[in-house]
Formats: sequence, C-alpha cells, structure tokens
Amino acid sequence: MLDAAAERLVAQGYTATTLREIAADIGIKAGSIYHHFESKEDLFIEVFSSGIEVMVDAFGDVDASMNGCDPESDRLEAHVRAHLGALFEHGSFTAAHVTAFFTAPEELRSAIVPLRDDYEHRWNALLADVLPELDTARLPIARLFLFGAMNTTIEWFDPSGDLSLDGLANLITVQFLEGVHALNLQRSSR
Amino acid sequence: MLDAAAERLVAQGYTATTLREIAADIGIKAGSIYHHFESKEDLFIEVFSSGIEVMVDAFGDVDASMNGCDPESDRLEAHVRAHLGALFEHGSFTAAHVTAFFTAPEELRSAIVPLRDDYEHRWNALLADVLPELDTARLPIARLFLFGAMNTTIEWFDPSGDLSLDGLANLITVQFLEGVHALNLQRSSR
DNA sequence: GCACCTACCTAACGTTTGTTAGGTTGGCGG
DNA sequence: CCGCCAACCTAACAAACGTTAGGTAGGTGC
Repeated sequence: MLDAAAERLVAQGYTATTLREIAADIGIKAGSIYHHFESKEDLFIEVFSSGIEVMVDAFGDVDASMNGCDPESDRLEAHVRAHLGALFEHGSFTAAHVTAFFTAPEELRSAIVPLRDDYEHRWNALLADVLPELDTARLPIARLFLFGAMNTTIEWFDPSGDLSLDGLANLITVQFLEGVHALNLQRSSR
Repeated sequence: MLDAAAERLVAQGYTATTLREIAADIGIKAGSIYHHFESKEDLFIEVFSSGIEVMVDAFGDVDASMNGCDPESDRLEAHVRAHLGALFEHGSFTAAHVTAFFTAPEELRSAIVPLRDDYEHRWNALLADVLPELDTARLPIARLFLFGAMNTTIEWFDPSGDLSLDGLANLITVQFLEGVHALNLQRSSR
C-alpha cells in the first residue's frame, strides 16, 4: 500500500493522488485506509520518511564497507552509486520523495525536514573529507550541485539503457570532482 | 492574471492551484476567468508556453549580441546567464514551467512538449559548437547535466544573497566545462 | 462456543472543485 | 441617445475529494 502510494506520488504529485486511487490499486476501498493511517497526510508522511530511510541506509552501508582506506574519490563514487541505487533500485519511495516532496502541503513537509537535514549533514561531512581544499562556505553549494546532478537523473535516465548505473555514477562523480577542482584553481589564481 | 497563475503554480503545483485562488489574487471572481480562457487547462497552457517563450527569447538575445567572435566558453557562460536570468529575473513564468510542469496532467504536457523540444535543440546545437570534441551521442546527456545544474538552483539560490547571478553563471559554466573535459580525457585514455 | 480483534466494506457527510447559464455594468462608436 | 460588446458578477450544477459512523467476515484465544 505504501508502494502504491509512492508510485502514484511519482506520477501525479501529492494533491492529484487520491485515496480512492491508491485503494483501487491494491484492491480495497478508500475508507479502509483509515484503519491503517489517521489521514492522507499521515500516510504520505510515512511514504516520504521511508524514502529518506532508504537513502540513509544506503549511505550507511557504503560507510560501513569502505572505512577510510580507499582513495577518497572512490569513496565518493560509491556514495553517488548508492544514492542513485536508492533512486532506481529500491522501489519508488526515494523517487517519490525527490520528485513530489515540494508538491506536498507545508505542514507535512515540516514534519519531514529534520530527516532531510540529517541526510544532508552526512553528505556535507563526506564532501568535507573528499574535498579538504574547498572553502567550507562553498560546501553546501557544492553539495547542492551534486544533488542536482543526481536527482534530476530520474527525469531522463533509463536503467535498462546503454548506460549502466555504475557508469552514470562514474560520470557524475568525475564531472563533479573535476568541476570543483577547476573552480578552486580559478579562485586561488585571482 | 497569468502572473498570478504562475506564482501559484510555483508555490503549489497544478492540481493544488484553484481558479478561485487565482481570481481572488487579482480581485475578480472565478467564473470571470472563463471570459478569457476556455478552461483551467487552457489557462495553464498559456502560462507554460510563456515560460518557454521567455527562455527562447533570452537565448535569441544572446545569440544576436555574440556572433561567433568571442571565445566559446564566454558564449556558453552568456547563455547560462541568460537561462538563469529567465528563471529569476522575468517573473514566475519560467520558474513555474521548471518546477510545476511535471505536476500538470498529461494532455496539457503533450501540448507543450514541442516547444520544449525546440529549446532543447538550440542548446544541443550550442553545446556541439562549444564542445566539438564531445561524442555526439553524449551530447544530450551533457545537456541534461547542465539543465539539471541550472534548474535546481530555483530550489536554493537567493538572488539577493552574497552570490550574484553573474557569479552563479560563472560557477556553473566552469564546473560544467571542466567536468566534461575531464570525462573526455578519461574516456580517450582507456 | 463465546468473546474479541483485525481487516475490510457500505453509505453517506460536508466541502471544494471546474464549469456554466444568465444577468449587470460601463464605455465606446455612430 | 441608442446599440453593442467586452468585462465582470451571481448562483448554481455535478463530480470528486477527504473523512466518518456503523456494520460484517474471518480468524484467534480461552
């Protein structure tokens, strides 16, 4: 049922997704949803936080399997791969979160923001490790660049096409790292 | 009225934006909208195509003022600056298009897609000029990377903050160009 | 076999939505 | 001064929405 809700979210956004549709998708009636959730908002809070949980878990797995000995760029690439994996390989929860979060009402969003912040802080810490030469004030911007590159892939990337998820992760990582590197050179030479 | 509709679109998405809200914003009643547009869908088709028109006009202005003699990287940066200008300096039309397009029903979207394609083709041609060494098969992906970087700025960039739009355009352009350059080196050395 | 609980259903409620038919106003052209 | 038309209004319509009250089927524990 959470799965069905997530898929509808990706396709239609929050307001356009009706409880009757979700109920029909899983073969029950709309009223029965209220036996499991208190309200529509409550249901989608669960969907959105599951989306973050998938990302956080993927992040933690990479952290556990690569404890510092690899080159930093490989570590970053593994995390990029994990984030893309959360988007494309673990149901629609993360995809729903990335595409539909801003279509949800404000009250719902503010219940989710703390979880989002946690995930973003982890990435900030990671980027501070990988890019020690980067001005800390520029760190959030660098993260937003990387998130932008990763998250917009759901609008065009096809996992069954020529380019694999591994390949895409490598593309994004190299493009990002070299870009930031070039920016640093440009700034320090002025 | 189109302005009011665009602002609501950015804030709430398609389905959550009601005709009564738009009417109230400009001081009329909902029924009166039908004197100017045939339907809600019709109204928002106008909003979305205005959003593209702003982008296309900005693109054309840059093309007219920089006819080939500048270094290609400056030309690209000018186009990036123009795209960001369309997002932040010319009302909410383009912003509405970028944020809310996927929240609109399919029938509406398919009426807009041809205009979108036209704009994307222009960028493909531009990138082919600026990056002649890039494999043409990789060109659409490079464009999507660049679009991702530019378009996600509406979720975080504050034009009145420390970083100016000129500065942001430079950041994105350098990051993009160097990133693509590095990817080419990596591929050709294998 | 009785009580109980979970999971569902039916049927409706009040509200809001896009939309429409018909009426009112004010200004402009002749 | 009359006719006309654009721009707006009022008032309602059917449909769809989230939500709720009350009822039913089936399984479990005692």
